[in-house]
Amino acid sequence: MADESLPPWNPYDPDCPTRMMLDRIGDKWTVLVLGLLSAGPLRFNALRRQVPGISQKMLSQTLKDMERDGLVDRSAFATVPVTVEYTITPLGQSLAATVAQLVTWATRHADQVLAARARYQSR
Amino acid sequence: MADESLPPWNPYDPDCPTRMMLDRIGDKWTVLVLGLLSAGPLRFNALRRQVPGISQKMLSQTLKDMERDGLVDRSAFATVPVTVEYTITPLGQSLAATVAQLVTWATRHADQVLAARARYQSR
DNA sequence: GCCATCGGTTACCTCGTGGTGACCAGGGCA
DNA sequence: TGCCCTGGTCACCACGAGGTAACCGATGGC
Repeated sequence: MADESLPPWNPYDPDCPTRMMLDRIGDKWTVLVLGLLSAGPLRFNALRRQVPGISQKMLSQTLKDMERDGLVDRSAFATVPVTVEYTITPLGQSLAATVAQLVTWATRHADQVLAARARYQSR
Repeated sequence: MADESLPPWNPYDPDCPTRMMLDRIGDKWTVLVLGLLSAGPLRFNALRRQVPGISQKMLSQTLKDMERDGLVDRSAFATVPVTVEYTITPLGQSLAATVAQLVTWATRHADQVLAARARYQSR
């Protein structure tokens, strides 16, 4: 707690915001959903169709967690069959932008990582 | 596959570099170890003492994975009891820098997330 | 002789994440 | 009448990440 400018990695306790976010983006679906929603609002089943392999349960759970953390807004419309639209919040947008940098890093350095793996395997 | 400039989130298959890195930084210890090593080389047990709560097994496994991916270099010295030093690579440094941005985001927006959670709970 | 330290590996067990499939309501449609 | 659409929830199950503890071999100190 001596220096507040740039906290020296303290995610040892579960209260830590860093640990919290790493768990969030480390899960299987959040980043995928965030990426899709950052392009525009989508309904539940539209989202479901655009994320191949996701189950109803996991999409529902992921969206609930994201809504809870203020990353997306949920709005239900009393239409013919009830329609629910999910919209990304400014907070969610800023997270998406940050995650995008990680994605950029990954795509840019993927070859180096794969090369390292090949080197390691044939040692 | 039409646009290669900024791949549109394709981590549906395990080969995807993004999925690979998200899994890596989403695990419990890699980010912690990366943060410590980015400040300078450390020996196995020194690292172990500086990461509270980590077990010998997990530190060993984490370091092995990081070495495999070219994030750290391992050098053993035939000293009195064998000494092993772990050094971060330039690749590891660049990942650490990218992760640091995520950490910065988390610390900067933690209050907003916690506020959203409070709002959600008392709805 | 005994114990600690170095850096690990191994067996075993627990617990959480995520997958599968059934079920819910109401209305449109053949 | 029966089936599909909407957006979910719930019960059950499997797998893998991670924790715990024992053990390794060589050496130095008491």
